[in-house]
Amino acid sequence: MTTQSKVNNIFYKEGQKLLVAVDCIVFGFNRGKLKLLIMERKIEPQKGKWSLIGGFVQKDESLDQAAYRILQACTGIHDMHLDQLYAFGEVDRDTGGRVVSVAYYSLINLELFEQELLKEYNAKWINIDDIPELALDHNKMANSALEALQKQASIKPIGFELLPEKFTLPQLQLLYEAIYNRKMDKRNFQKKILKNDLLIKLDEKDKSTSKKGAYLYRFDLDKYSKIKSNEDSFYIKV
Amino acid sequence: MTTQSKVNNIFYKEGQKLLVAVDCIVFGFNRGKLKLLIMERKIEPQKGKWSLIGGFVQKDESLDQAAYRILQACTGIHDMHLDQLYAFGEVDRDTGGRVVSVAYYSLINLELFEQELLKEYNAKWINIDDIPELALDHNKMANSALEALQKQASIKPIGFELLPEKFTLPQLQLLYEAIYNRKMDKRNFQKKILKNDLLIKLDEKDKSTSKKGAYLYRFDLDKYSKIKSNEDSFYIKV
DNA sequence: GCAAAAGTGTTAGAACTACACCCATGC
DNA sequence: GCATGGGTGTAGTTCTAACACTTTTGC
Repeated sequence: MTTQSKVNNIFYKEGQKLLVAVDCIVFGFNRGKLKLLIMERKIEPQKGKWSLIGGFVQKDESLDQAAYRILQACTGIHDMHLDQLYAFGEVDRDTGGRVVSVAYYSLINLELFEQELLKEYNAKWINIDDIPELALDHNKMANSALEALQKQASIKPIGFELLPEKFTLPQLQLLYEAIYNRKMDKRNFQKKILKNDLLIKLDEKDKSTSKKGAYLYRFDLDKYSKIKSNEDSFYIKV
Repeated sequence: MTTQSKVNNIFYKEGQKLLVAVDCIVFGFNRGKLKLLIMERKIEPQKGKWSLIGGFVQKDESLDQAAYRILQACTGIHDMHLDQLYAFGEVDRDTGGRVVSVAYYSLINLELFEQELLKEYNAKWINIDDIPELALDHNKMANSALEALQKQASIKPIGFELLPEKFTLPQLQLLYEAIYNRKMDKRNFQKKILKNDLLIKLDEKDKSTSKKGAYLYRFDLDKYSKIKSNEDSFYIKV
């Protein structure tokens, strides 16, 4: 092959247009369990199988916008937290044709979730350690998302997203234990989480899980947004 | 809007096919400097401007394969380390039309790089703190890749990729200092790097940078591949 | 003999882990 | 009054950061 034709082959080669999808791994937290939102797949191939929430990217919307559009439609929530996870691009990942899928993951406060959408879309929340076989490569996506969540949970205060505005320390600890699938010592956990100085202790107690009641806290959003630019503003060793 | 038409709109909406590209951020290390490989852009728009190495994904190749194909062509290296960075999908990121680009980054041992390819492709290595204005959103990509490299360097022994097979501890420290753009204490650095127990001290010395000479080391690839499955097998606090 | 880079050890502070008992209250 | 979950402190260990002098050898 000549030099010029090599260059041609690599750089001038006509692009072939592909379908681009987004799939969303949506996490929620309730009663000490980390949950994943799945729905019945609406299109071929594998129509009717459980799958992540997804759709095709349109020509006039960005990847982020497509993910937001789909997630907003499926949860009823606005301004939710959304992170890109990974682009899945195996040739045969979708048996119906060549589709590149960009996966996003999102943390949802279940109190804001519109439950009636479950029926509308034939969707459900399942426990994270009870995920059925999903369509295409969606199990792989969900597993990657869980790994990403584990990394994120140690460097960002993700309780912001998954818990109600007011929550107790035992609740927050249950969240971390669910994410890492591991029991933690409550004294050490509280020391580590409070050291970040992003929690405000309230005078109220939540008595829904014990007779004594546990103090409610809320995140100091002001303080967090002020120091957010500094990536090291939160850290919890797990 | 009726429920059914909402469902139609989200899930059945015809996918619109888009161009998908890969762009590669290629790092090298030489004489204490971290380097980035850039080349003259070969296609419109912004033809002739400096840019990352990239090309279009073909219908019969995965994203990874496309990145590998392009990188292999531009460096002459086989089996190089390649990590997906992020999918850039703003609508107007390519002024020539809608293109979603999946960015990959790679660490290259400059001893293996085929220098004659620089002329062939009109490419060059530039210092990481001396990056010119690049085409499209390529500066953003390069910055993200550097951040990813910083994260990676603390949890994976990336010296494997960027240094020759035999190297000295001062060399390795220069690499870390270049990645983090910060001077480090050599005693503490050596303690931390040696604690991972992945370096083998050789009897040879490299006298190219001092009269006394510095001991050469090599990575214990066997040990690393055995424990690689365990993500925590390497750690250096930076 | 001296300049230039390589090699080496200690100490004080911070962070982490492990661990057990009392408290408040609804029943 | 007792069962249940919530709250709290300490001691030993490990990790980290700061810091300076000696060694080697080509010139």
